[in-house]
Amino acid sequence: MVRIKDIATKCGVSIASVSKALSGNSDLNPLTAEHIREVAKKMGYVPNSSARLLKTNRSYNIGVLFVDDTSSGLGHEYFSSILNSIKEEAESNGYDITFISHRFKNNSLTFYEHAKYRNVDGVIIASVDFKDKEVIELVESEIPTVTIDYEFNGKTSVVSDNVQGEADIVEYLVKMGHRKIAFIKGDDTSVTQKRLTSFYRSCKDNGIEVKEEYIKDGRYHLPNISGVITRELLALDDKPTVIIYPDDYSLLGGITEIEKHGLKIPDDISIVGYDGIKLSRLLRPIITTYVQNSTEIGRKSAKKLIELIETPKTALPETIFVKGYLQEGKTVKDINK
Amino acid sequence: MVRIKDIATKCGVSIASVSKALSGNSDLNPLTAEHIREVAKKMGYVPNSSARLLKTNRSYNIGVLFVDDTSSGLGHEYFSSILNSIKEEAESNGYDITFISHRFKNNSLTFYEHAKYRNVDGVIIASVDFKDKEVIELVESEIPTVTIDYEFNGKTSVVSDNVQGEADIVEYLVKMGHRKIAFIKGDDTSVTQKRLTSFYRSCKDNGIEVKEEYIKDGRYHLPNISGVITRELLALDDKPTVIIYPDDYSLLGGITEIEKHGLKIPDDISIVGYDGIKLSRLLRPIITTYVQNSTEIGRKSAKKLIELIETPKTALPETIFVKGYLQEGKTVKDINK
DNA sequence: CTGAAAGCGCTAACAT
DNA sequence: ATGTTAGCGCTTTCAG
Repeated sequence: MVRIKDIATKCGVSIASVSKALSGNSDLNPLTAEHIREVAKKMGYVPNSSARLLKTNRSYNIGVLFVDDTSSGLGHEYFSSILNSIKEEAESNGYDITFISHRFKNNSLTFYEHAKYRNVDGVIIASVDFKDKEVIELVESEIPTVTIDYEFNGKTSVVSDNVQGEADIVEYLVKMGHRKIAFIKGDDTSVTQKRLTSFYRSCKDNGIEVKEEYIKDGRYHLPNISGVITRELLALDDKPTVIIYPDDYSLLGGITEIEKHGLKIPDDISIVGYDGIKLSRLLRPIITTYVQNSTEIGRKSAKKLIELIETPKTALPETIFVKGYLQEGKTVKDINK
Repeated sequence: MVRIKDIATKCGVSIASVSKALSGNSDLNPLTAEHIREVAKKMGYVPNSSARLLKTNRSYNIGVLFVDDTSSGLGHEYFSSILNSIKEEAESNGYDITFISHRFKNNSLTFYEHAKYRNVDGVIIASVDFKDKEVIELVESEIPTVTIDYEFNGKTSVVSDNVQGEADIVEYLVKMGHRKIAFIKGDDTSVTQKRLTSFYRSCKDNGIEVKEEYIKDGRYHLPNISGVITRELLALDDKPTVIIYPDDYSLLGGITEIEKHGLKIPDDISIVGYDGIKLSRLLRPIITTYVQNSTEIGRKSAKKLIELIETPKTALPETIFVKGYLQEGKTVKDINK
């Protein structure tokens, strides 16, 4: 390993001068500096981030907190896509990404402790139980954080605009002549709450009375559950003309069930998803769904966190809404005619 | 921030004693040690991994190298699943995960330099161009590495058993009475090479003469490309009875095209995928595909890398094959009858 | 313009 | 059983 000291010896200067030459921002003789840099390069010098951190208290490392639960976290296209864009944005700003988690070996650390242990400059939190004590501890700590799809009072967050999204869906359905709209909820989270509230409000705005039997408790990402609920909805005397699923993935369970009943989509019943997974455009019929802009969500989160880290004075906590758009597929029938 | 020194002061002992008490493996008075540990806990002490690293040269941090190319890397279910299991296995052994990449801000580092800069104890390499100079530099460096789905001579790798996989597919197709088998290649990589070679060999073993017009250059993960190729195959005078696609995702492009021709799967033509994405079980018909054991691949990679790191003397370089299995869906017709 | 020196938080060899 | 001390590689003040 080549150290600054080695370069200093080779160049016959002090280690301080080498450090200055390498960082660039000092009043060294430009020629000396250039020479030092050349030698450093020739010797294959790579700085040691840990040693640097010890002095500067900056790691240029961002922690990312995802749960590892089955079917959530990285298994979810929405989140793996967010992670990917966080990574890209961070890297292009000179930051690396380290996962924050509980750790098991000997000492298990809380999320906050883990973040301190790794000296991350900040943490992006996504896809976790936001009521978790440890998550709250982390958010309320001195470490800058950005939460995704959940707002903590006075903290920074980036959220997919679920209110607008659900409203857009209802608006579209109404335009297509639907008034019997079933809504399958996802797990009980704030995202689900927002979508549901927006659903109710949009229905009201359009003079639609929501039948309680059309509102069902479902789960995200579990096609089988959606299948069962779909069966219940199809068994109603007064069937809905359209079913809104909590996500595209669980919608697939609905399709299977609907086809089992010998019904045609969208002729016999219409369906709508949420997320806009890549597959929604590949399947036939193309799925009508609300496409969340996961790339933008990841990018904004990283950007905002870095701002929080680098200019804490001027960066004010805020909630950033990221809009998506309705993908008009072929799974909703126009029943006006 | 609470430092060892603070605890020492509080307890009226030396910092050495605190360090010893915390690490446990030393001949301290058990009572003193216990007391120190209690105080440390009460004070909210969290060790500083960077300071520790500086002394010990161990970071307990594993680098993971994925390319960021569109449609590859994390966007690929196969790889995000591998990443997830790497993460789990690593964490349960007390290691964290940091992404290795080029970095852009000021100084761009090679992969090897980046790994050194972050002091990772080892690197897992997946989904990259293995001919890349930088990748080779990293693999041939002093840093322990495990490559996924690519073997470097004398190095450790974990590979999905593509030879067996393709052979299993052919075997199954033959059993189902197929002899006109089309094969769409993925991008030109060693994985593709292995599958193709295995395909030829298996056909030969079964007395099947492979028509060159049945072998097509395709791409991984690009349904449109598969669609175009499917059209070409369907236009042949002597059509194949079954098409093997490079992956499940690109197979979907094939389905779309086939349906456009008014053909039924599997009655008019059979299709087979590769990967076994979750969706392959959700769609109707269920896709016949070779399911790669991505979880096991990730787990084994991490396990093996940690072995390489912790017991370099006894860990010998090897290629670990991970088998998958054929998922018999409903997209292959039995044409024996 | 350059260098000496202190010290970030920790471990471990070596004293006591 | 406990403490002293050196030093990991680096940055940064301060002195020259």
